[in-house]
Amino acid sequence: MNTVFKALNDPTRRKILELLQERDMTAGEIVEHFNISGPSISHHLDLLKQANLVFSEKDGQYVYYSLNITVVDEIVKWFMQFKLKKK
Amino acid sequence: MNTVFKALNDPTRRKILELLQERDMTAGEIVEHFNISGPSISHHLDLLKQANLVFSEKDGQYVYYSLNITVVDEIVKWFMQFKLKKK
DNA sequence: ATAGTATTTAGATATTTGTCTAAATATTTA
DNA sequence: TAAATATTTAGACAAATATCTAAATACTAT
Repeated sequence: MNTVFKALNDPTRRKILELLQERDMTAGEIVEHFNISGPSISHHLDLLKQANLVFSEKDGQYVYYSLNITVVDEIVKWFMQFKLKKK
Repeated sequence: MNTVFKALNDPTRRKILELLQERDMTAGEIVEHFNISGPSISHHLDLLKQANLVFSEKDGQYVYYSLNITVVDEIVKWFMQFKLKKK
C-alpha cells in the first residue's frame, strides 16, 4: 500500500497511468508524451511497476507497458472504509 | 488533486485518517497514538487540512480534528476511470 | 497576574525524490 | 560484424520532506 501511494504521488506517473488507460505503449512512446528524459521516465515506470500498477513485457527491442487494474480495487476498498463507517 | 495524493503519501497521515474515522479527536489525542513529537503531528495535520481531508475546529484551548469525506468522492471517481474504460 | 496546558510556528538537519547526462545492455538491420 | 535504435543502470545534484528542539501563541485555572 505504501508503494502504491508513493507511485501515485507524482503528476507524471499519474499521467502515465491515464495514457496507458487509453492503450498499451512502449517506453519510447510514453517518453514522447513528456518533456522529460528517457531515463527519468524509465525510473517512473519502475516505480509504477513496483507498485503493481503496470505490467511490462519485452517484445524484441521494445518494452510494452500496460495497466494492471487489480491494485485499483484495493485502493478503492481502502477509501470505501471512510464512506461506509461514517453514519 | 496533487495535495490529496501528497497528503496520502505518508503512513502517519493515513493512520491519522483511520483514527479520525473512528471518532473526532483533539490534536493532543492524536499525538498520543504515535511516537512522534507534537510539532511533527501538527505539521501532518496541516497537510491533511490543505488537502481538504480533515476539518479543524477550535474549542477553548483544544483543537478538534474531524474527517472531511467529500474529497474521498473525487479520489474514488479518479480511480473509477481505470475500472470503467478498460473493456 | 502567574503558572500550567494545548497547539502551532520557526529553524535546523538528515533522508528521500525527481531530474539530468553518460554509460551499459539488448536487439535489429545493413 | 558494425552501426543504429530502444531501454535501463549508474552516479550526481538540487529540491522537497519528515523529523526534531526551542520558542511563540492561546487559553484555563489558581
